[in-house]
Amino acid sequence: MGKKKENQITIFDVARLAKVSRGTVDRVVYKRGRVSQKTIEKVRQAIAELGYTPNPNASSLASKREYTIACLIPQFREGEYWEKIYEGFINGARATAGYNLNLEFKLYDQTDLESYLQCCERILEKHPAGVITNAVFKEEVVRFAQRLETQGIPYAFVDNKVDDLNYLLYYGVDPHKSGALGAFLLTTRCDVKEIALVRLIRDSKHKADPNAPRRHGFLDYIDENYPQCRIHTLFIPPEDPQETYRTLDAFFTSHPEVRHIAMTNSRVFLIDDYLARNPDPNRIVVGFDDLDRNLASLREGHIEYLVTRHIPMQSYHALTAFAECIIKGTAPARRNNYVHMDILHRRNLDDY
Amino acid sequence: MGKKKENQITIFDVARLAKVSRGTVDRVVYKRGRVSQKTIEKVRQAIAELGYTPNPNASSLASKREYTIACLIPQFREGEYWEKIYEGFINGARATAGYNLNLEFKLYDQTDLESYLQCCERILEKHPAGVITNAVFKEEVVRFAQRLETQGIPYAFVDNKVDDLNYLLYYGVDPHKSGALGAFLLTTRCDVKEIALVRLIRDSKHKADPNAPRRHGFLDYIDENYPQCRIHTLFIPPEDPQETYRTLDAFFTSHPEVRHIAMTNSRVFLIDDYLARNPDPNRIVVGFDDLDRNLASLREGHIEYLVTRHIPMQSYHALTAFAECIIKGTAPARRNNYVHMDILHRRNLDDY
DNA sequence: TGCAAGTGCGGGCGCGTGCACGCAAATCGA
DNA sequence: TCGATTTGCGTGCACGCGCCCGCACTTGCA
Repeated sequence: MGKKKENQITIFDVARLAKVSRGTVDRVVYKRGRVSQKTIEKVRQAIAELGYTPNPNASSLASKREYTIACLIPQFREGEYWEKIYEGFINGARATAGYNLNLEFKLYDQTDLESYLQCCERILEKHPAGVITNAVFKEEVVRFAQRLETQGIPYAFVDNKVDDLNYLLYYGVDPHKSGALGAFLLTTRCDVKEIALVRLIRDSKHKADPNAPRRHGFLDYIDENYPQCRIHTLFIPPEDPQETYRTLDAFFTSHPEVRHIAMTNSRVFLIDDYLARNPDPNRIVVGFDDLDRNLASLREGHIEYLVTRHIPMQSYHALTAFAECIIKGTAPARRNNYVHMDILHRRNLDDY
Repeated sequence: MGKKKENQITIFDVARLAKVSRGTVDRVVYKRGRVSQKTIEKVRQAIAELGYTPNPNASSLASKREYTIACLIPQFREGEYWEKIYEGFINGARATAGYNLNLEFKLYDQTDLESYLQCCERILEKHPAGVITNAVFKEEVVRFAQRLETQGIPYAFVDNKVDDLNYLLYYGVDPHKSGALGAFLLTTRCDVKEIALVRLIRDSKHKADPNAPRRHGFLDYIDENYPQCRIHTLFIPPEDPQETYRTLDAFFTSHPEVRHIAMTNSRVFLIDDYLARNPDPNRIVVGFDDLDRNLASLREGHIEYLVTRHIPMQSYHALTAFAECIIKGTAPARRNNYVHMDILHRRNLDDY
């Protein structure tokens, strides 16, 4: 428990070496202007020579500035996917306490284009320092992004992106790959002839289907490895458990030989009730995303595997990396960040 | 990019409410003594009422204190398990830059008790603020721990622990469970009759076998689920690739029906050469720990699954949690922290 | 009673940086 | 040439806290 102090190089050291005052160094570092070109060179030289980095503690202590970052994501209920994203943002903001981040959440209704557009307007009014969002309504996202660009507001994507845009960075998984992984786990070491793929009836006139890429990854894998395999697609209404039960029951009664079941959206918990009430040791079910209710289903043994990623990590990293870029005005270490896909099974679930 | 400042409650607010000076509050907070009991109560009350927490930035800016934490772990070569642990410590220290941590590494030779004892002595001489270590030589660890306790130096375990000791916290996986998970992955959806379990010839007179618990977890699972299964144990010399090759070759030539292979230590890469030169699409190999060379073997498809955890995370969390406890003098949120076991497969390897 | 030692407390300094203010020199327009 | 800008730069204050000095007051002991 010594008492020495590490040898921090301060702005004074730079100033002394460059033979200017620390105020000048500060102006150079933060590109505040009002410094002659010659002086800038001298200071840059000194900084490079000493390897100076501003002390983040002193920096954020002295700074009165507060950066507002708008988080534009779908609204959610307890236990849903976007709640985890939300938590990741909150934790990211806490971890970045050095910089005074101020998160401004705007939650839109995924089935209602109008609510999305309204949120966009609100954000533009606020002139935030940056925007983090996902991409459901592709065309509108593009338009929104263009308006942000004209205002010089940087933006980033989580979970989901639009490729051609000039976003600062992205965090998410490769949905195609994760779909393929799910298909692999469902079929590994079996000769699969039939699969039941359970999908949701979406009440959207708007036909945006955020899960399509993952489903395609799943189907492509099956197509490649089991070309003879027949896929039965069942549609269930997410809001109606009874109807869901009836649909599943009807199908499996008439197709008792189908033992492999997958859901490529995040709501495999919707069929948990059916699975629980109709146990079958030979059945194999694979789902996606570690929602609490999915985990419970996994724990009970109704589902065999869950393909997921640490959901809050995506938003956590997206926020912290984004904030750093904005504040320091630098480019991110990597622009497209694909996070690791976790394989979850009853046997490695306890400490997740 | 507003300019407001969040409403931080400062030590002044506490002082005002308690009707003392901030110096007094400081003495109460850091238990520096020289404060009457009455005043302590008043201040505590005020702190609780306002929910005051010292601003970590200002705190570490003002503090000249430097905490030395001794990290006592096995020495390692590039790419080995303990190198990852080392990296985790380094990153943890960086993340905790707020407090001025000073890591003091002592690396001992796992096969040489004497080197371990010497490291212990060196650490005791230095009077560090805390010690983080693993537990190979159980008895000596106990003795070392007792000496630390008499000196009032707190300690923590990573990877491995001795249960009955008074350690502050622990981070690691449950080796028995991870062994069982490996066995599950090796045998899932197969009717397994024979398994080759490859072990290392250890040149130790000292019979400490750090991998025993994991191996037992593996064997217990097999025993429970495939009581008829025969286990063939092969011993290979870790330092002699040629001899390793010959051993494996001899065995599999005379036992071509054995298709399931496992290594419960962290060096499955040692048999990669054999696997690569004798491809067999029906073979299934399971290993442990995400050493770079293991990952390479997984990527090539020689190994099917690797059971691991994010190794540097263990040491990262152990260090940051430990430091916080020491500096704030508080108890950890949880004492025994079991980290999540990752299932790694060629298909979810890319972004690990 | 006197004096030292101990106790309770206030206040000042410094940590490294952000930022506003202000002064001098340079530039400009007429 | 002279006032009015603009440009280039130095300085002071604030941020919240750790630490230490020292004052006033109490207690103990002879």
